[in-house]
Amino acid sequence: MAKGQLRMSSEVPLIHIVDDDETVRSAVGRMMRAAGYQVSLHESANQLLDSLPAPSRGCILLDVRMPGINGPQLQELLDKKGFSLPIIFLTGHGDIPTSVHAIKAGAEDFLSKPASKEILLEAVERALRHYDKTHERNIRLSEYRECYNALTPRERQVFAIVVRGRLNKQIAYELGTSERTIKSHRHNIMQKFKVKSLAELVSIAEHLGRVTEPGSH
Amino acid sequence: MAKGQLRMSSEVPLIHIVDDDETVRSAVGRMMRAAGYQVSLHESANQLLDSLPAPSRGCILLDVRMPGINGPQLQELLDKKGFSLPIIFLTGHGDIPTSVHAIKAGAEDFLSKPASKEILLEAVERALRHYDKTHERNIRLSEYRECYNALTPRERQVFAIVVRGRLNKQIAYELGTSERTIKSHRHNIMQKFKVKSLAELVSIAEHLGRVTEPGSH
DNA sequence: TACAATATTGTCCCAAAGGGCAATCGTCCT
DNA sequence: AGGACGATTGCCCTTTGGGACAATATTGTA
Repeated sequence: MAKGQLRMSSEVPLIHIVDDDETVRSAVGRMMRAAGYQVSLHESANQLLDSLPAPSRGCILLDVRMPGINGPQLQELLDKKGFSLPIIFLTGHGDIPTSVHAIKAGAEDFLSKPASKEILLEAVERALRHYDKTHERNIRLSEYRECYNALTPRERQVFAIVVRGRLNKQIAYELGTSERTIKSHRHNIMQKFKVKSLAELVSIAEHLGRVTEPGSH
Repeated sequence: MAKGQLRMSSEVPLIHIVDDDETVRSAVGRMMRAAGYQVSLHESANQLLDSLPAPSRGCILLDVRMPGINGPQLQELLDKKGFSLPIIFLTGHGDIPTSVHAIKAGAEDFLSKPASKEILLEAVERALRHYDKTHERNIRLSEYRECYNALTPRERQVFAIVVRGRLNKQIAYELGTSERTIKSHRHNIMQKFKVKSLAELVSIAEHLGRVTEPGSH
């Protein structure tokens, strides 16, 4: 009866556990369920990749050493696919270089097995907080990219110059066309991005820039 | 005679070495000098803090365990001071949690002693590349902050609203004053930031925002 | 070939921003 | 008391931007 839907960020988080050791999977799975989380078990990286879940609120508990694709490799693959759930590494025989690399690559944490219930749950909570913090931003960002992709080549040129604060007449000169034309493009750009002010457009450009340009770290 | 000055980014980098163990200091120092770097030795975190060098191109090779202020603590202090040279940790008895924490806090690398010459030099080169990548940005950022600090309280209020794309009349209404007044503030703001267009102002605000707001990682 | 998308430009009008000149008012410090 | 600084406001004029209405040219594709 109670069909009242909770807000996205209040839904029961889904914890993905990827580990080739059945003992670990079920033990960690139990721990997570006991803490009130939903759990999805995978015995290999490929199994997770095959059933790529819609990235709902949650995180991934990922073993480092596994047959086939290992943890860090999976991390890289998911990153390339733009699939961004926080990753917490769990490892039995971790070394410092591996942990350093994983964190640099954006992992949320890097824990040694066996990890105490407290440490594990704390890490998961941190990961969920991180998810909440970045989720909205990621949504917006992909929306912006969509809008940008809807621009025509000419509009992109104008866009790039507009957001640097040039006057219409200056842009017209740079592109070898008339001021009136720039006005027209500008109008279309504003419509496609669904904004009403230059300020909003510049803000979007800054966010897009950070993604388009190299060196986010 | 050859008074030809090299560009900033081409000057001989300065490597700061902070380690309480004299043996390590001199060994690493020799290694760095042999590689053509300038070296500055410090036997404690406090000694570095006292002689806070102008942050020229270089990096810090930092021991984790030291009497007094230890490595990670120094890292945090320098960060708070806004002193940003890339930090490479060197440790004899490092553990994974410490390395994870250091990297999350922005360390460039975390190496175990003794580190081979190759590994150390590679890390230093990476750190210098990182320095080059972020240096320009940091300079600009601190300039922006200076400008912002020069704003009066009222101007800051106006600034915050202007860069969200509001019209002068809207801002006037929000602040319970007249449009003409906002124009005046706006004029002063543009002058203090030395910009000629709203777009530039918004861009600056975005950069400042990322610093002012919590959660840069 | 005809339609659709893109790029271009014109005219007219109004709203908004920028800037000059000048003045008032309150607070804080010397 | 006088001065510095910040906040406020008015008037006036110019430059820009935004939008309506309308039209032409080019190009790729159905």
